[in-house]
Amino acid sequence: MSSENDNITNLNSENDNSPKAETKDFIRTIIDQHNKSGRFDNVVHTRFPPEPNGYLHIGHAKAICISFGIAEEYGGVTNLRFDDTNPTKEDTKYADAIMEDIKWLGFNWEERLFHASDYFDQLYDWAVLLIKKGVAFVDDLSAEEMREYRGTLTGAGKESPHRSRSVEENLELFEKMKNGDFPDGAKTLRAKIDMASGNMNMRDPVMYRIMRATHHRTGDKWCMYPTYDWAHGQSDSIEKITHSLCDLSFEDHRPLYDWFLDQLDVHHPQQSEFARLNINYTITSKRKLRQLVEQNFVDGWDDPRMPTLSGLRRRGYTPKAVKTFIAKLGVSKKRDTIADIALLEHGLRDELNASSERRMAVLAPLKVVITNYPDGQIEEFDAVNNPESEAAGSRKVFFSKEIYIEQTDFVEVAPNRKYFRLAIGKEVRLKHTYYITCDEAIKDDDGNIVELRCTYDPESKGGSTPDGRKVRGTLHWVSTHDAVDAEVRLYAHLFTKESPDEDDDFLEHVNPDSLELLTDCKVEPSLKDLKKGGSCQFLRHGYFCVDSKNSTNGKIVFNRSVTLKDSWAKMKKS
RNA sequence: UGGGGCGUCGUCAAGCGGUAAGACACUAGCCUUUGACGCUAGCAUUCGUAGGUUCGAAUCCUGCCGCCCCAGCCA
Repeated sequence: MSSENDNITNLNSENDNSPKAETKDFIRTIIDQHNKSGRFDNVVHTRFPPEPNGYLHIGHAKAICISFGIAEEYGGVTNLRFDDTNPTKEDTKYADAIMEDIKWLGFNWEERLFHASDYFDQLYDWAVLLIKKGVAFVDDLSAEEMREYRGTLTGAGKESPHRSRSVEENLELFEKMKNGDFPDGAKTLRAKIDMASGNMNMRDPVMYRIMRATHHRTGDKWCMYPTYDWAHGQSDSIEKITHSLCDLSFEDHRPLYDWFLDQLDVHHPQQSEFARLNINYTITSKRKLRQLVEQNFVDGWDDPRMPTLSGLRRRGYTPKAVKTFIAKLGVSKKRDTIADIALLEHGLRDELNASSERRMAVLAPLKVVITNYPDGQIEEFDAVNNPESEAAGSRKVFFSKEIYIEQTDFVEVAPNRKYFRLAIGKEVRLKHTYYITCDEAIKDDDGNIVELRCTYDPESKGGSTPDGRKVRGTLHWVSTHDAVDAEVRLYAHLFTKESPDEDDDFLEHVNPDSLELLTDCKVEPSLKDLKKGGSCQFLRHGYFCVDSKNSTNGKIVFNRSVTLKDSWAKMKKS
């Protein structure tokens, strides 16, 4: 055989695979190894196991992208399983919201919707089996006592005095627990493992606790419920999951899950743990997000400032931008990393730049009268919808003698040669139409500028002149005769501190200026046609979407999804 | 005097014994009817640290140092 052929083969395969192969994260590397060894017959079957006790946030999106995304990549499937082992905290409404969010991200569990509660009977039988094997026992210790017996991080615990009950007695007691013969909290079923283990999870963990609560799915069938630790691994096993992907906090639990699975001698998934997602200037803690909602720092779980998926959706984020962001971050085991929210914003800008039509909107209007423009004349101009996409076509905009420009686009005296906007005696271009020069600023009694008097150059029609003179500044504008009133909400980071999460008083770092409400905005008439949730770029401002909740036929409300980059603002600062 | 993890640019992150990818951010400039977009250039002589092995180490060995998680009948 010629070595030349071999070389060609190798080169080709390198060209095909090397970019991906070089950047494979540790989870994909493990899966590759399994596929090589045939451990799971080349099957990749994952699951996403949320507890239906709150809304999904961007941290969950990472877990979703990993579990659903990796399975997809390897031609496998993913189950959605609600780990509903604590009825006091869970509710169907959360389950519904969770499903909506996963679908929004573009993932599909098809017919594989499961619940840990589907397995309560099986779990009970297995618990009986462990009792019979002599590796589980009914304990009478109270919660406080159990804590004392558990020992400390550095010192071994003590065995419960009830640990040596006979199998028969345990069986009888456990049956009574199920039948409701004991009050809440009176007894527990515990695994008999090792009270001296360095791993706290192995110090005779609780498998069942008595808790009279109506379960959102099983109703009042049970008065005791399995703990997460007892239910989770077995649920994965029952579903024949091959790769259980979860966050680092479950690393310590893996030995326990393995222990249960070994005792039961059932299918053994491979659990791999990755670092959770943290992002600066926000928080990804369900508990803390709930506080923001309950203490009215925000408008609800879907407030556009929230890092929840429903909040991001309402803010105008796209599933693609969220997924791209997560993919760019990668997967690792580094725990204390904090991703830069600028990367998330960049992804959105990047996508919307290519896809959003441009419109003109004046957020803080200043009236301009063009003194040499004929009274009552209305001129029609073509305005390109998206310079990045010819297919987006163009629309008509209508120019008149009176228009609005942005208050921030005018100063009486230009501060320096780098200033391109309007000032007295300065000429600027009005996007798509004419050059105007400011002659005079009209002020009210308090000295506030209330109106500008300008003249236009008829030669500049369309935005350039025969003499070819350079006009650096281009302003957006809206004509007073057809301007549409709108409310615009500008959002900034929810927190003023990069890592608000690092201390307990995170509420002190809530940004008081995270929402700026502008109620007197004037926008292009074509904006009336934008549907709820629809996005566009406001020229020179950023990307905005029509608020899906508070917009009405009479009043359009826009949410700023993300600003445009602003090198002028940066220049002014320095 | 416990157990489990992690330490590569401001941030995230490749690299797996052959002489530090990429992205974001940042800086400088070009372009521009969005001070947007785009383009060009710059941005870790060094991989927590100290030794050792080697012709050669971020990659192997040893010792230190630092950070994080675990003591719910939460998940």
